[in-house]
Amino acid sequence: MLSLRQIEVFHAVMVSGSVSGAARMLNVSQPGLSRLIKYMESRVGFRLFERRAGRLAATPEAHRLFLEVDLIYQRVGGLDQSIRRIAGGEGHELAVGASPSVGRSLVPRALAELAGAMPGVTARLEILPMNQVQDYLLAGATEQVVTIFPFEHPLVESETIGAGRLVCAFRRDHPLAERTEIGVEDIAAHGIVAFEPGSPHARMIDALFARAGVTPRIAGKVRFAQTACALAESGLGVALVDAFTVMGKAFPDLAVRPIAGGGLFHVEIHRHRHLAVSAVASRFSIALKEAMARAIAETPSMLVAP
Amino acid sequence: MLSLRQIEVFHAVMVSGSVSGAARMLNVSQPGLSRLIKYMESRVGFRLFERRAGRLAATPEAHRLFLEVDLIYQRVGGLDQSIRRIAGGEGHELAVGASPSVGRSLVPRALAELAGAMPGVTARLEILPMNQVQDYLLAGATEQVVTIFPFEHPLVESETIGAGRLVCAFRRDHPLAERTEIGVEDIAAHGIVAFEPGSPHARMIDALFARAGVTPRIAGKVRFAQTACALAESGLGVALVDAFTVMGKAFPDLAVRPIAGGGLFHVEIHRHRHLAVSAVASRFSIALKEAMARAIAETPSMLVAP
DNA sequence: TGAGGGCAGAACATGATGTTATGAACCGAC
DNA sequence: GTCGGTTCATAACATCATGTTCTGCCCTCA
Repeated sequence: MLSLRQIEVFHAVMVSGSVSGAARMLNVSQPGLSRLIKYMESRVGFRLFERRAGRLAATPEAHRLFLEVDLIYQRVGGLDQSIRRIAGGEGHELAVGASPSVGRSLVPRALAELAGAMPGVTARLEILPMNQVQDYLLAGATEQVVTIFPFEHPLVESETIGAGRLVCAFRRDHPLAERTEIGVEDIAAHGIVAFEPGSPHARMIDALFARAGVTPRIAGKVRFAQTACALAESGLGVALVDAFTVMGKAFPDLAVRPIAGGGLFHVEIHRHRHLAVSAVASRFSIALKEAMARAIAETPSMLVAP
Repeated sequence: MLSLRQIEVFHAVMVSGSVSGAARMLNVSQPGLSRLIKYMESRVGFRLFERRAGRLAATPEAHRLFLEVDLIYQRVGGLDQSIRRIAGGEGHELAVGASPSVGRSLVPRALAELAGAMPGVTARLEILPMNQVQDYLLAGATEQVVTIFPFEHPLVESETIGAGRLVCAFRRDHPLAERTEIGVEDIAAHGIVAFEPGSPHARMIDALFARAGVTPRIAGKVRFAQTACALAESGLGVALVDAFTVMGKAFPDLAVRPIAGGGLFHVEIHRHRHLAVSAVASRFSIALKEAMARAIAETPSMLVAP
């Protein structure tokens, strides 16, 4: 089998018309190429060049071979471009899954940051309900999934990148708005927006009140933290949600306060244990950690470093 | 630029799914491939594989690269086949020019021999009048031209591969048929078939009679030796031609005898000095020399080795 | 927990490729 | 014809990629 070097040198000799010319083209010395061509001729089994009138003359066989070699040479040249495009993430589709709260706050921020760093990347963001996380990860539909609840599976490996506290949110004209830190008893005095049983938020809130030995009044019941905040925004009561749901200016009419003794929602990145991560996905992890760090700097009372 | 070896190894690792498997496929040891892959990763600028669960897992980037690499790999594999085809002369068109007499005797025999040795070769035979030999050679229309007359040109190099004597041919019932060797005077007594002035045959015959101080009777006049023989065959007189024209069973009704003191027609192969000869053309030269040798063995009295 | 397989590092051998120095053949100019 | 310039080939040596063996670590699986 011919080596790429042989193909390259043969190509250069054919194009330049002489060994010396090829040596100049390739920035190497001439004797090496003479030897390589000679060796190549012994490999292919026929003469490629004849020394005529003090120069090289390509045989008709060499001309036929050149037609084939040129195609390979072009392709290999194109390969370099492909490598650059792949390295730059160009044309790469990064599929990220996320649970609703981080999927509307932290993850979009990280994706925006990533888009700036790697302009060729196309991002696809899937907001996943809890019960779909496993399917997406195991089927490889998304390279990674970001959640604020733990997820255990032998084929999934997880990394915690930070946490958000359990916070309560209510209208700015709510009586609790005067307090800076709020305890369980304060909340119990008002009606809360509860979650469907079994959801991470429900479990977190149940545990909170169970520890305090208090039973709150249920003013409303929802599936998503977003909806809970929407209810609170319309004055229905106090929403108890993770800090990510109310990050930034998502609900400008709500006042948000940490809950004393409230638990933590851990932000985790989950990946398939047996599938390699793309460079783009690695870059996304970094961006996500940076977004987390910036968010902590903005509201240190609500968020916690890993 | 990636080397073909790197492409080959990467391909094998992707196909076999492990470095060890690739090493077995390529019949080399595993550590070398590990090192090569590592080096390759530093060249392309992104990770190709990750060690996961004790094995290698290809990154999405590696999968994208594989699509390109596979094409090159296939092409290079095809190159080997092309080389074999070119080496076998398959699809090669060998264009040979020849002056009329050898073009109807020696050259067809050589081409037939060549066709047996290199079945894929297509032969093209052009019978050339003297004044077209130069044009065909210099324009590269035929790689080589075989003549029985000398040809001088600074851009043409010639090789003599044998010679044929000047012979005379007449009907088997002709009075001369009793003689085994025939002299100039014998011929002059009968009418001869002459050639147009300036042709090699005319010059040769003129010189013959001039040396002997004899003027023959002209019974007919022709351009080609073939025509001269045709006249002789119909009883018009004695044809004086080169030995090649009457080789084999071309004119079964003619008796052929060498002429004492007759000159030699030298068979020469002419090639462009600056164009390389194909392997097929080289093989043809050999076949032509063999055909010449066989012809000498058949009729040693008429033909001469170089 | 131990056996087996797969990967990676170290140390060394070898072959491909590159270098310089030199000579032979050829061309074109004089 | 001779001379200078160009081209290719060879020799001797340097260097780097590639291959080898030995070994250790890590993972999986029974």
